[in-house]
Amino acid sequence: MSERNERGEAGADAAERRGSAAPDVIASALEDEIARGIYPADSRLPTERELCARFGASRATIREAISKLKHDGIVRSRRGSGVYVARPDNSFRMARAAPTPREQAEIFELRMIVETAGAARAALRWDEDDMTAIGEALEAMRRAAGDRAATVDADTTFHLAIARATGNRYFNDFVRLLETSLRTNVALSYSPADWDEEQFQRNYSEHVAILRAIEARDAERARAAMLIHLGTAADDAGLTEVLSNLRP
Amino acid sequence: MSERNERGEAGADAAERRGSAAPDVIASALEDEIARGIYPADSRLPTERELCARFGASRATIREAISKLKHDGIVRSRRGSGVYVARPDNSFRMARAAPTPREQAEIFELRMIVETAGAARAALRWDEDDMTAIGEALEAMRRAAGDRAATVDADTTFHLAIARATGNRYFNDFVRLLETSLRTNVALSYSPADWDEEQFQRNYSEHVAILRAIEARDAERARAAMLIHLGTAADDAGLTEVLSNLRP
DNA sequence: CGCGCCATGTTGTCTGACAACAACTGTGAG
DNA sequence: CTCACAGTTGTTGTCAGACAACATGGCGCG
Repeated sequence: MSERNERGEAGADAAERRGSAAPDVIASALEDEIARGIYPADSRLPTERELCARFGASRATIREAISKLKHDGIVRSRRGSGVYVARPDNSFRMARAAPTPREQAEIFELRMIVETAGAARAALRWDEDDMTAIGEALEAMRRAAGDRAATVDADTTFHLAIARATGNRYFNDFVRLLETSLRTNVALSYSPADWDEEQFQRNYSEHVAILRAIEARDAERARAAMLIHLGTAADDAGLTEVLSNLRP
Repeated sequence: MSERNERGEAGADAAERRGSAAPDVIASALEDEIARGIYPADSRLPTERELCARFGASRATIREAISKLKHDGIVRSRRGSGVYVARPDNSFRMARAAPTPREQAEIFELRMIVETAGAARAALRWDEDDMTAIGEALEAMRRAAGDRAATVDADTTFHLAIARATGNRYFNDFVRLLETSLRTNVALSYSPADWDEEQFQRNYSEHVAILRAIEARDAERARAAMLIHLGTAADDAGLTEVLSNLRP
C-alpha cells in the first residue's frame, strides 16, 4: 500500500493511477487528446502495452478504458492491427470540450425545434405535480440570483421539468440528454466574467412567461415564449449570426 | 482446436461461445433477460463466476459484456456486492425489446417533431451530394420492392440522408439515433406477416413526395410531406388512437 | 440488544499466457 | 524485375490465476 502511494506521487500522471476510477480517468484523458487533435481521425492510438506503461495500469484496466471509448464510437479496434480513432459522426456525441460557435449554434437549433414543441405539449398535458416542479425550479432560480452556477442549475431543472410535463418519456430523455450535455453551453449563455443582473432579470422574466403560458394551457403561447427565451439565450451567447448562417 | 469444437457442440449455449462476438452476444442475452423481467429492477444478476460457468467464457469476457450493459445504464455494479439491474429512466434508452404501443407512439411523436423540422431545413440547405444520396436511397427502396428487410433499410437510409442534408451534425446524430433504435419500430410499420404491395406503393409515393418537395427547396411542403408520411406510418402501425391519447 | 470481529463472497485490477488476427520482410520462381 | 508465398514480428481478444478492496452475514461479548 505504501509502495503504491509512493508511486502515486511519482509524476504528472499520479491522479491517473487512483483506484477504481482509473479506467474512466484514462478514457477521459484519451478522449481529450483525440478531441484536441493529437490523434486525428483514422490515426492509431498507442498500443495497449504503451498505454500500460504510460498510465501505469494493467492491461485489463487499459482495455476497460478503450472499451468505453469504443462504446462511445470514438475509437475502433482491429485485432492484430491496433485501435484507431473513428471518423466523426459515429454516434450521438455532444460537444464536450470547448464547442465551436458553429457547434453551439447547431445545438441551439436542435433545442429550438425540440423544446418549443415540448413546451407546447407540456401546456396541454401538465398535471399538478408537473406544475409544482416547474414552479419550484423557477423559485430556485429566483433565489439563486447572484450565483451563476446555481442559476444555471435551476435553469436546467426548469427545462427538464417542462420536458417531463410532456408526458412523453422519450421527450424527457432527449431533453435531459441535451441539457446534461449542454451544461457548458447553458453556462455560456451567461457571461463567464461577471454576474449580469440585467441579463438575469430578462432571463428570469422569460422563464416566468413560459411558466404562465404553460399554466394557462396555451400551447401556442408556450411555444412562442420558449422560442423567445432560447433565441435570446443564443443572442446572449453571441450566436445570432452563426445561427442564421447554418450550413456552409 | 478440435477440443474447443467439441465443447462448442455441447449444448444450447454453443452459439454463445463463438469467438470475438462473445461479449456482445452475452450482453445481448442478459439484456434480453432483463427486458423480459427475469431480472427486475434492483435485482442482482448472477455473479461473474456463475456467468462464466453458464456462458463457458472467461471472466474477462464476462466483464466485457457487463461493462457494455453498465455503459448503457442497464446495470450497476457494487464492488463486493454484485451487479444490479438499474432502475429504468437512467439514460436515453430507446425501446429495444417489444416496445408497447404507448412507447411506439411516444417515439413517433418525437420523430414527427424532429423529422418534419429536419425536412424543412434539408429543403433549404441541400447540396448536390445530399440530393444524390436521398435519390439513391429512394431508388434502393424501389428496387427492394418485395423484400421487407431491404425496404426497411432503404427507408432508414432515406431518412438519414435527409437528416444529413440539414447540415446540422447534431440533427444528423439524433435522427440516426432515432432511426437506429427504431429499426424494430420502422419494421413494425410494415406487416410482419406478408408483403403488402399496396402499402409499399403508398409508402414509396410518400417518399417521392418528400424528395420532390426538398428538391424544389419548398420547406413547408417538405415539412407537410414528412408529416403525412410519418402520420401514415403511425396509422399503419395501429398507433392512431394511442398517439392522439398521449398522456394518462 | 447492539457492536465488533471474523469468515466468506464478490467485484476491480494485476500478471502471464495463448489464440487469432494483421503487417512486414525475405526468398524463390516466372 | 515483379509477384506470390512463407516466416517472423506485432497487436488485439480471450483465458486463467492471484491479490486488493469492498460487502455481507454470523457469532460472541458486554
